[in-house]
Amino acid sequence: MGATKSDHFTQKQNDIATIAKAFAHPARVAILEYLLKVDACICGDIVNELPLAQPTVSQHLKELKNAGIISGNIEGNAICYCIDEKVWEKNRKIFETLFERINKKKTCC
Amino acid sequence: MGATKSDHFTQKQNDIATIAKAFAHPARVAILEYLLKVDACICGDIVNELPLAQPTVSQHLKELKNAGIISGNIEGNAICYCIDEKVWEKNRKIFETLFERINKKKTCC
DNA sequence: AATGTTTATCGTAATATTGCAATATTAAAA
DNA sequence: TTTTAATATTGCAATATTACGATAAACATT
Repeated sequence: MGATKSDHFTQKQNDIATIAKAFAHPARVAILEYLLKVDACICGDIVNELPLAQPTVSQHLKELKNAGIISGNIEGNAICYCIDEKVWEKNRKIFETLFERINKKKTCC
Repeated sequence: MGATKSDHFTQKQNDIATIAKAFAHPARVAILEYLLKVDACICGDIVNELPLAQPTVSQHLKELKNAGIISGNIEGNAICYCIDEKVWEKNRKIFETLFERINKKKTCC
């Protein structure tokens, strides 16, 4: 096969997996770090920052957009991408909650 | 192609992507949530908990193990898996740092 | 209107991931 | 030692992801 059986898992589990998938490629991490760094919406110079061809970057941007993490505004003939702070905060909480669910009293291993 | 050009990105970016990839499948999230919940190292009943065949679960366990997130101890003829708290804590910090790097002063979008 | 710039989409190739049946391995139990 | 139970590995099919050249679409500029 190869198709994930997402219908057999909880909504929450699928949500976490989907967000994680958006972060699961160094190019997308690089895009997000760039957007975090420049502290302003930056357009197509993301392409110049990355060691990838323009269509590839466009594809990664699309995935981040589909995940809701970034949004794009038309600005002249360029497009201005930036992080959606609301979604970013939501995702931060989801991961924080997951990571904090650990129980410190070891029983074995 | 299809092969990630990981050599063109920073170590940190690749690290984040690798950790995220481990969380990027609902089955693996389900395994981790189960291990978090039972608060003890649980062995092969992970297979019974998941809607997947034994070899598939074994494969997901292997990926989590390769990512360093869990470790397996032989316990009789069963194997006891549990979360590596040190790695868990390290990963928690990595994501916390990433998520907190956001700058609240919006400039556009 | 013609041209240039920027970004998206299409088509396609290479590779990776997911899933499972069959089988191997390992160690306990009989 | 044979059997049984638990887990891993192999082999393979289906699907997804990554990457990019070619091209299209959108818009500004000339």
